[in-house]
Amino acid sequence: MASDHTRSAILAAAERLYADRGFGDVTLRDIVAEANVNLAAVNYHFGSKDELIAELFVSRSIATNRERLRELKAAEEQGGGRAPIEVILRALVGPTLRGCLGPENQRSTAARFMIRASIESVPPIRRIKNREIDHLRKFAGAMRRALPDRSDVDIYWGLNFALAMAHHTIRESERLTKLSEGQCDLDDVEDVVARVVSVATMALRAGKAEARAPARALARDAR
Amino acid sequence: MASDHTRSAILAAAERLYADRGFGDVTLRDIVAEANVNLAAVNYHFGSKDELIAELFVSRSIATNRERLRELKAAEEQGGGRAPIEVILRALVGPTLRGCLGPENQRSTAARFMIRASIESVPPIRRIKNREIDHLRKFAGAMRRALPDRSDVDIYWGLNFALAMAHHTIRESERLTKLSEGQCDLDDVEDVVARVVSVATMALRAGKAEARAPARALARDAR
DNA sequence: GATAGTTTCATACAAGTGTTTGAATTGCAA
DNA sequence: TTGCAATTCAAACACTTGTATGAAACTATC
Repeated sequence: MASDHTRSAILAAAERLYADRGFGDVTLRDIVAEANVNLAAVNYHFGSKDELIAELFVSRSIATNRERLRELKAAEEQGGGRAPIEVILRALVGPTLRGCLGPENQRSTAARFMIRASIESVPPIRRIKNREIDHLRKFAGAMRRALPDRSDVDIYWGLNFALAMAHHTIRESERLTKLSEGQCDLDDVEDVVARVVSVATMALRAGKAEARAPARALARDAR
Repeated sequence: MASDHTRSAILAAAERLYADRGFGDVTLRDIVAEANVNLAAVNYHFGSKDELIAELFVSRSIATNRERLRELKAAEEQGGGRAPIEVILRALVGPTLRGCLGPENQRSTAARFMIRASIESVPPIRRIKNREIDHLRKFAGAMRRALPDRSDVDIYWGLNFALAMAHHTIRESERLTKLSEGQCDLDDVEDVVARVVSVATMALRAGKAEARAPARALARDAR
């Protein structure tokens, strides 16, 4: 076991390369070159390339989930077991947005790696990813307590849309900057968080009937 | 030129395979096997694998954009050059959602291919994708006309969130079904469209100050 | 029906992939 | 120091990838 230097050098190099270039075009030879270790070290320490990726993803997703739950729990304890919906949503999308947006040099490699993982869906990760369901269910539970008059279906849709806005904004941040000719400031992370939380809150709070029926009627007219 | 049978067989097979399994693990040999043509036919008819992918993407994205613009134009003409925001949003997200959700057998291969393309971001497609900006700008223009009191920044954010909800819902439809234990019905496409349009409309209509400031204050308390 | 141009085909090629091997080196305990 | 296990290393392996080749088959024109 000794120093573990090689092992952690591989993990760090792999995470950095995957974060920067995606899983598609990073080879084991790229990784070992970046880590300054021998090619065979990967298979010696991890068994296979897929197991390396899986280990990377598992450890990082545990960390992210812990961070989100920490914020959620703190808020719920303060509110006597019930937190306002805005704070719950902020605990859900805040950590990821903060990690993946903002000035280039402030982005953590870990978060950028996780985004890649959520985008590219490579086999070893897909196999693991189902565990995230349990994690999301905890947030669904908190949201239900915050909005006891909303149906389960509405809760799940709100959760879905909150994650949608956060992840999509991260993934397409470059395009949004270009589209808006720089007017949308993706480096102002707290503004982005506030926007996402605000819209998701409205989505969850709005009554179903009054918000949706008109849209449907209008659309029928336009066909 | 003659029958073009081989050429279109390749296109059809490639589109189907890419839609089903993604770009990552579909080889030229898979494609020619599916199309029942010779391996060399791809390079003969398209020049290279990347050019095949590019041609596929270009033709499909032209078709999708045309469909969206058709709906938009129809609505604007009916409204005398100004369509309600709900209808604009519906024209933006409707075609894609309708193509990619709904009962398995009703999903068009073309749309599923486009989703893959929007997710996996393979080099030949990334090179082309910037053209989509111009297309989205047309929608931004229509939205500005529908909501003249909103700032450009808010318009772009609304556009971004609408696309976010649509694309994410498609990408993660399976997870949402599992998370909600089947309570969220992803096969009811018009309901999904209505939900996305409704939330995006609220996001665009809501005043900035009153909707976001409270969320920020609450979050500060919870830290 | 011969000819020229197009399309198909089996096959080979060069490059790159993850993985394995077995010998060399290292670090540590007896 | 000696011995032994853990680790590193260069090299090779087996396989897959996209692409290229040149002959064969086809098609249409004269």
